[in-house]
Amino acid sequence: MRQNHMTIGRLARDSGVGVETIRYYQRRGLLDTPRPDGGAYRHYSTRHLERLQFIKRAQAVGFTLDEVAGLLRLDDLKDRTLARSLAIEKIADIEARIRQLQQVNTALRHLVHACEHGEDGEPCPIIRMALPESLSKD
Amino acid sequence: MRQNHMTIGRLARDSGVGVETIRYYQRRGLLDTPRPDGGAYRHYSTRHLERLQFIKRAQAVGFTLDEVAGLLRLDDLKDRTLARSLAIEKIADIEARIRQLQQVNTALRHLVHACEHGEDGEPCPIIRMALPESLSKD
DNA sequence: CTTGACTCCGTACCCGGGTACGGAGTTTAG
DNA sequence: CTAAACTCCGTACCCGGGTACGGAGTCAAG
Repeated sequence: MRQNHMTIGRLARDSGVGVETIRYYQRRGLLDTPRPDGGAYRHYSTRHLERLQFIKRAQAVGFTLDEVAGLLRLDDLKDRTLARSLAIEKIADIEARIRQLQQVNTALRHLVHACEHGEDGEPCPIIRMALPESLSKD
Repeated sequence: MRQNHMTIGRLARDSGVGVETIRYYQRRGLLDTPRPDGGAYRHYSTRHLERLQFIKRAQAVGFTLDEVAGLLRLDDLKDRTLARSLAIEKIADIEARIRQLQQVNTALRHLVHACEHGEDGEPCPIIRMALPESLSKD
């Protein structure tokens, strides 16, 4: 059954984030603050829970809170066309991040390999010459 | 010719980090602070330059400054095995991140597709159901 | 030998992303 | 009806990773 009148504490437990963090997201505009209907406490719905879960996943893959806010705004937008083009931009971002991570990954694998096959006396190449130029991108 | 008596400013320019950042790394124990030999200014060598380059690259692949400090200490200890296992851990991290990003990417693509083919009145599904459960791994 | 760029050092501040604190009011179980 | 547990809200603080500021001393070119 839908828990459509959770208190903030319940929402926090169910979503795995702290109460203070929820309030913080509310201040950041990532989650709305429902007005209390009836009593003095606010009630949260599964919508809020889903949103929190989305925030956590998006963060886990490296979006900043501002970016997450942007993604969430897409949803609130009635303008499907705009939402779609923003989403497409995000897809491009993500693909770029993936490519960067893949380069880094390849470089680290090379280093581990070099370290394993080096002479035992010498300094480990992981540190000495560290990572190939392919990485020094800035 | 080896620039074995660079001033901090030179070192900063050559390494591409700010003077203040170098001093910050010194305070963090990532880089030693040579005593001034002769004059009142400290002189830096290519060793320092290499260390800075290493720090930057290590950061770029996702090591924190504390982890970098750890790697540098390992180097001083010649512990190849441990250095290697830290690197291997990082590889696993990176691969996990790549997989997550790919899932998010796929999900966003699906949503864009759904958005394109949905009814014009309804809310865009981009956030509604957001990302597949396959993502909620924590 | 002056002038301008640089160094040294301490301290303070910035941003992102929270976490903690504390007093007052609210709910609910016993 | 009371006590425990919770909510609300504001404000302050924390950490990582720097960045900025400012006064005093130093170096080197002209």
